Amino acid sequence: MRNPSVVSKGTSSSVSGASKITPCCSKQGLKRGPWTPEEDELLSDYIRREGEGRWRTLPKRAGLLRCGKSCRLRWMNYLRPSLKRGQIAPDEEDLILRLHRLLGNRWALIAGRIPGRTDNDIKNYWNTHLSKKLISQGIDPRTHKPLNTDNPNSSSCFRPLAPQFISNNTINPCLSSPAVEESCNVGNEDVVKKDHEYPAGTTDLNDQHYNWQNFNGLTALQRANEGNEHSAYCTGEDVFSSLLNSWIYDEVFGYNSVYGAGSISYSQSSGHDDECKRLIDHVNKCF
DNA sequence: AAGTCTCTCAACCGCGCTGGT
DNA sequence: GACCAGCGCGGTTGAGAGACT
Repeated sequence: MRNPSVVSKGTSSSVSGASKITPCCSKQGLKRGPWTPEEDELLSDYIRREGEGRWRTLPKRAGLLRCGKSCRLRWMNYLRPSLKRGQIAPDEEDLILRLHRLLGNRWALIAGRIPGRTDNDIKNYWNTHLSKKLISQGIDPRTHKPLNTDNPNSSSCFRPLAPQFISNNTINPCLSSPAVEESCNVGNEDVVKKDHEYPAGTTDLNDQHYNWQNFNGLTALQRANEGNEHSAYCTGEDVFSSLLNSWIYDEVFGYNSVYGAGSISYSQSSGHDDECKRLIDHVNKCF
C-alpha cells in the first residue's frame, strides 16, 4: 500500500511533463494513499444519498480531501455493495481463463462477465496466480497456446478473438480457432460499423498504440453486461452479449483439452453455427 | 528473535475515448 | 472540426503481510 500523503507540487504527473498534468490529481492539499474507515464512510454515505457519477465534483460535495479519480476507484474496487470479497472460486477462475482467451487483457470486459468482481480483482488474480499457473502447465498466458521455446516469435501471431470479429469484416487468418472463424465469418458480412479499423501491419493487440477497447461493439458489450441481458435481441449490445456467452460456453474452443476438465458444466448449445448466423443477422439489422 | 525474501492487492499514473460546446 | 472536461481503462508500483532462513 502506498503511504498516506498529501499531494504537493512536483508529483510524478507534474514532473513528467508540466503541459500534461491530470487536473484532478494536481491540486495541492489532496490526500493520497490508503483510505481510512472515516473516508470510506463519507464516500459510501454520499453515494448512497446522491448516487454515483460526477466524480470530479464529488469529493468536495462529500467533504473528502481526495481527487475524483481516487474516489471513483475506491468505490468501484472496494466499497460497492455488490462486490464479492474473498477467494476466486474455481468456476470463476475457469471463466476468467475462457474470457481472457477470447478478449485478451480486457480486464473490465472480463470483470463485466463475472458478478461481484472488479477489473482490478481480475487483473491482480491473473498476474499473481493464473499467468504463473499457465506457465507451470506449459501454456503461454498471453496466447493460451503451448509454450514453444524453439520459436519465441510464435506468439506474435496471436490475437484475441473479439477484435478480429468485431473490427474487421474479414476474419484474421491468424485466428487460433478455425471453428470460430468458420462459424462467424458468415458471408464476409459487416458485423458492426467499421469506426475503428484494425490497423494494417498491427501484429500484437497488446501493442499499446492500438487500443480497441472502445470499439463500438465492445463498449456496447460492456453496457450490455451491466444488466440488460434480460432483453435479448432488442439491441446490438444484447446480441454481442449473447454471442459472447455462446462463445464462452461452447465447446468450439476445445478448452477442456487445454486446461483439463472444467469444474463447471454448461449445457452445450446445439446448432452453434445457426445461432451465430442468427445473431449476426440481427446485428446487421440493428446497425 | 531477527533479518530477508516473496507474494498480494489497493492505489496511482498516464492515456485514450466520449460528449458537450 | 477543434477544444476541453470528465470518465474509464490497462499497466505499474510499493506497503504490508506472511513465509522462509
